[in-house]
Amino acid sequence: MYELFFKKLNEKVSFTQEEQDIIRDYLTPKKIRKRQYLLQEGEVCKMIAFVEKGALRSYSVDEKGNEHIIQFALEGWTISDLYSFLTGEPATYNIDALEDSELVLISKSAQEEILKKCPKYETYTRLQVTGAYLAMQKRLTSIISQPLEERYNSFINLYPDIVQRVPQHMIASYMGLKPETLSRLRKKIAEK
Amino acid sequence: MYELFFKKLNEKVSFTQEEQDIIRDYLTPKKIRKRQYLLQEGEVCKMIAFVEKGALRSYSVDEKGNEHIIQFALEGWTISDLYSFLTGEPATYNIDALEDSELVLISKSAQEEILKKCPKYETYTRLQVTGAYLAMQKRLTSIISQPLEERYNSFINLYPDIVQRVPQHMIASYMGLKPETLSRLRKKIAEK
DNA sequence: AAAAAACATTGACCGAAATCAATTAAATGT
DNA sequence: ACATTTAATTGATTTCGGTCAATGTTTTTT
Repeated sequence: MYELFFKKLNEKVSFTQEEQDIIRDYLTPKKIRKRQYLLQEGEVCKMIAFVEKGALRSYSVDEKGNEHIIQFALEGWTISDLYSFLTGEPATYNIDALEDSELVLISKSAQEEILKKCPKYETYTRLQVTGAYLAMQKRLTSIISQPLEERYNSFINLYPDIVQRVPQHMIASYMGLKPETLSRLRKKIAEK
Repeated sequence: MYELFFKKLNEKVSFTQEEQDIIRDYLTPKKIRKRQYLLQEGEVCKMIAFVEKGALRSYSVDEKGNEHIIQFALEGWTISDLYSFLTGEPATYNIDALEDSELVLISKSAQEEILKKCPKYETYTRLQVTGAYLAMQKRLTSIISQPLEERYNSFINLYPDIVQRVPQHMIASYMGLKPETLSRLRKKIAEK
């Protein structure tokens, strides 16, 4: 169990078998069905979720009821409302499953215990956020500096698996576009 | 020397005087004049810069020669091309000074030495990126979900000091707008 | 203090994305 | 297999931000 979790963990920082067994004790498995919420806006985010299998998204909903996708998470990715998790404030994002999924959950107390017994784990969490930060910076740079068509091409190159598995209107939302606009963009690209 | 640096450091994780003295040994002060580059696209980013005094920005330049501001850094903030710093790849961003500034520089080897002699420093760096990640996520969410006027209002509330000290066309660039558009937006808001 | 450079504003016009609406296609549940 | 919901496409129109150009203003340099 937790194969992918430990694989990804060891890719960043290598842990001994003993350390891994300690960590394993604090992990909680969870299966979640398509369309089911893992977190709803207003709740406090108690868990960080690692995706062993399946696909989830986080998104915010504005006053007009429009959804804005913040992040997708496929196998090997981690998803949460980190601000809520760290501060205990109510979450501003929703998280739900796009497919039936299998998760590995880590609560805050679990994380604290792991850190106590296995300080090396902090390096992992540091590298984890650093990676997330760099990925997001790239996305932001792309939004403010690239023309739409290039942005979409970069996206499909970077995340071909997401394009395969996620409905198009959600990709539009992730890119800050209306579904109609993405549909027309795709048509334009296809005609070339 | 380095007052603000140590103040900010201790706000995140508290260090003993001895630890601070160890860290201090690895820091390099640098003064930089307005308009001077700290980093140019194509160079490898060798240093992380903490701003003791002054103001800097990082930005990319697209094929058409348009500048896109990625980040501002006033007193107490840190600025670098983190991807280049970590990987040794050529930088994709430029960094220059918006005012005469005083910096505290940390090279990669300095950081590694600090971490060896003072493992607690890792917690500081972890909290540092975490904060940067959360700030950027907020910015991204705002870009994809808020109407322009709200976005500008949030910006001036969050960073009133930047509005005071930075030319308007750079704020426009940071928001992904043309200077003319921001000028008109401000007029519209003022007329209310 | 004068000259030059950088910055901000304003106007007229254009183009890209949003909106509104209708239709077709695909996925899901029973 | 059929009915229902969800998703994608297409068209007509509007809105918002970009472009181009001119003018005024402030800041910097000499």
